[in-house]
Amino acid sequence: MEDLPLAIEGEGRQRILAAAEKLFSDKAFDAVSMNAIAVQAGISKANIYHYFPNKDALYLAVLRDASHNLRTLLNDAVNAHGAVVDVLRHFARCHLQALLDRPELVRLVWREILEKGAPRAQEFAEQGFADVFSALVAVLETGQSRGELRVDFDPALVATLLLGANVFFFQSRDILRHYPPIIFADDPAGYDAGIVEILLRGLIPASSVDMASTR
Amino acid sequence: MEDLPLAIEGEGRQRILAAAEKLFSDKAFDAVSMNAIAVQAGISKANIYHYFPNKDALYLAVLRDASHNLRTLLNDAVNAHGAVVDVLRHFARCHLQALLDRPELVRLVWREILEKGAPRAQEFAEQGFADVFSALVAVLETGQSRGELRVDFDPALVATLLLGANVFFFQSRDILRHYPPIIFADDPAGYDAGIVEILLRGLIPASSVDMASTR
DNA sequence: CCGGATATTGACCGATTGGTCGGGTGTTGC
DNA sequence: GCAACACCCGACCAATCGGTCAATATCCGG
Repeated sequence: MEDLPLAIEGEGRQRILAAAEKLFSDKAFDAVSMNAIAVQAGISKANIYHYFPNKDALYLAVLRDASHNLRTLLNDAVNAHGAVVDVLRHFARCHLQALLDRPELVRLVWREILEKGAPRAQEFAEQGFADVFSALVAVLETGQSRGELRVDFDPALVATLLLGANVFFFQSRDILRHYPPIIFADDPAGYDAGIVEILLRGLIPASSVDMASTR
Repeated sequence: MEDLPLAIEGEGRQRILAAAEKLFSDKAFDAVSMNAIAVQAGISKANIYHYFPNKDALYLAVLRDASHNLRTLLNDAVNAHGAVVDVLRHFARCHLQALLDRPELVRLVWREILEKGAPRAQEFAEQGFADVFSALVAVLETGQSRGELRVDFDPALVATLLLGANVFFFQSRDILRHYPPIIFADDPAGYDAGIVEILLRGLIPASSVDMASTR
């Protein structure tokens, strides 16, 4: 019988991975049963064990996959050129958009980071982290060496600030949404634009900043 | 027998709650068995059901407790007076310190926020959120009305930025630690000082800021 | 010293868990 | 035409899960 003439490749394996990714991104490791994965994938539970030796291995494969995809996704967001401030704007925008585009991946990887008991695959998560982090730091250093940015701040600190703003926005979006004075919960582009603007110009009025020189 | 002459109050219940809090803060709901909680509390599993009708109720009680404690803990960090910029510095510092002082509470509540499948008690979490958020917004608005801060930015946005910076630091600390260019992973006070300084003064050199007036 | 409430327990329950096993389907190479 | 192979499944397993229950142990007011 050929009920569903789907893809030709290692099709079964991929189906399992997709099903597992979906379930694992919604609920924690122990909350997802092998049976549920089998049902979601439309196959028998025993069949999963034809492709993966045990549940941990399956979870690890899912995580490895997600981590890799997320990594390339985020790295793609970095590429830009022009004035450093524009690169910064573009970076923030694309980074956040990447997070919002694939929330399952982000949740999957981020849960792994937060979990204390079992560091199943923190290495993966940290890789992607280091990637995007160092890219951002490089941008900031360029800005400093070109004189477009102050030189008296730590680029790593600013990178943390910017990344944190995006991750926090991603995580708290639902909460932010029904908190009245917040108008940007559904406007990630506007959010990042505002964030970057504040970062660049600061909160203190220019008039009261101690200035050493004028243009 | 009086093996362990512990506290006198509703002592049994408290023991269970403490044990459950510890375990639930380390691992997810389904990963913590009632048996494990009983062992941790040094009592029998059946005894738990004398105080709590079922596992969900116990988890909810733990969460309610943690949420309440965290809430008051964070609210205490808000109280300060003086120049707005100083209040801001103090706020950031105390807020982060509060997070780091009771990591179990934070992890417990934050996991609840992130979990998609079962919004068991998002209300609790959101309460504490709104508290600290509105307090911070109030501070910023005061600063704006006093002329100490720019008026052309959204206070809610800055509040998100600052809170996000602290939460992100809390969450990613382990990763940040073994990433070479980061020197502030073990210096939360220095981190916040740097963050606030950047927020206040901005990244762009004062000389190239478009200034409307001089002091 | 007693009697009723409160604590506490071991033994037990049905359901579900991760995982195994033997045997069934194709399809492919010889 | 048949052996070898990857693929797939129903049935089964011991262990553990959340939860129940009847039976004790402990306490405290009269």
